[in-house]
Amino acid sequence: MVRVRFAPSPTGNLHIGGGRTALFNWLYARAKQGKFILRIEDTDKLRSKKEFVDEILNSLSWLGFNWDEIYYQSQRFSIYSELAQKLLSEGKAYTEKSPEREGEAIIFRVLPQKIKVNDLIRGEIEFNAQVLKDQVLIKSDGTPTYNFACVVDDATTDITHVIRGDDHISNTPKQALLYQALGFKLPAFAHLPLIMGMEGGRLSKRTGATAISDYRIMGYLPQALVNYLLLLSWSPGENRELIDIGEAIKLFDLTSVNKTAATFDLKKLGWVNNQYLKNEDSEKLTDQIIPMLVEKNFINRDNFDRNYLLSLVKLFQSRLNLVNDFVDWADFFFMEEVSLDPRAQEKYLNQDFSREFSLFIERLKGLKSFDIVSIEESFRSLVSQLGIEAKALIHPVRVALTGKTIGPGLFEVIYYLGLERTNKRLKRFIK
RNA sequence: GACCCUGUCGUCUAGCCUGGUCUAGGACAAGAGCUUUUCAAGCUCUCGACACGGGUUCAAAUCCCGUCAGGGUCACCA
Repeated sequence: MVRVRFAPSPTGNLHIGGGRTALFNWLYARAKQGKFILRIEDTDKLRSKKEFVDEILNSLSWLGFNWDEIYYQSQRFSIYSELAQKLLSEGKAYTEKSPEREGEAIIFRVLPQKIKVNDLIRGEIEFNAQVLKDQVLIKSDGTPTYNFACVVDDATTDITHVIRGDDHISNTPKQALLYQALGFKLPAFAHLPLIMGMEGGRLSKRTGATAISDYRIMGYLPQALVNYLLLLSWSPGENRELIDIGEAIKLFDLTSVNKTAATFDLKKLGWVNNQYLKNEDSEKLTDQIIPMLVEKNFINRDNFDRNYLLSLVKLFQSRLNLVNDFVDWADFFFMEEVSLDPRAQEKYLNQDFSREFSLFIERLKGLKSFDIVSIEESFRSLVSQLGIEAKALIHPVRVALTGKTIGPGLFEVIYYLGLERTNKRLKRFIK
């Protein structure tokens, strides 16, 4: 059975690159009906933090990558020291005392040889052990080094495929030697290309947000982020860009993963997010938006009209690039006083519309039924009576009601604002 | 510097394995237009790439070699 693992170190948040590595591991496990194992690499006691473990677990859950087993390296120290002792007793390792440090380190003897590793994505990679130094297995303080703990864990938890970032290629020969010395079977390797920032080089905080949780907070949908990440080094074929995870599981294959490093493009992520947002269930989206509105004091947590809110969400849904956009774009529905964008006022409301606004209010008040169609009819007949173009009045009215030049169709806005608020907001501009 | 990985539109990619159907396809971005009630969406169009040089071959994006460029790794960090 296929057993893969994702092995983050809890010294920081789960970042985009880690999320992508997790994605390919999880996807492969699901595609092969295998197991996806999580291993927390917390051997560095100083830098590892419990809150980072929680953060990483939360981010993985948010992305939808459920794990079948979880291990903590900090709980496995006895296994590492036992196997290091074994290598010591077989003469494959030796101890060394450094003058600056207390205690003795256990060091692995690297013998000159050629090491060949087959990579599922890149094919055969050959290394010469001559360029390698002897490897520290157990540090003077008794903690294992990364490469040693990694090999011991992968081998003893029966990992069949090691899927990880490109940056680990140069660790692979060191690890292969350890597998050999320990008498363990070598797993299959697959090294994923790295994700780079727009300015070249690794994706870093300077080029934009790097943590998965940043994207959650900014208002990206997990499905969209996963879809985008998947596209970064794999293609479902047939010129498809959008693919849900279920279908991806059916089509995914490690050997078709690209070899080339990909640049993270926020614009395309935005497009993918918009595509998902358009098709997202409005009820779910509403659930997501409610806490944001509560935080802004736009609604009261325990007392608001959910159906009304749902209608507003539907009104804006196809326009959103980020979930959070709703809060900014629909603010006028929740505020007593509209905050006027000065540039909007300058553009469309820089002259006196007293007469037009008064006539419009009168017509609205006289409506038998205050519905979208009737509102539009009354507006159209008014502009034709005044002998002006519809848009000559639509823009001023929108700015007066919403404070913005952009937004949903005006008649829907009026309908959901209601007669009273429409009246009040237009009156402000009647002299 | 040494070792390793990688080079198709600005970006993500299809094509490469199994050479001809590739005057290289799609998507994002950019530009233009349609629609129109602004924005978003949608639709139409435009711009735009096989890193370079040598081979092999009747034929090369595709196979081989070299050059160059980019990236990664060289810790008692992970």
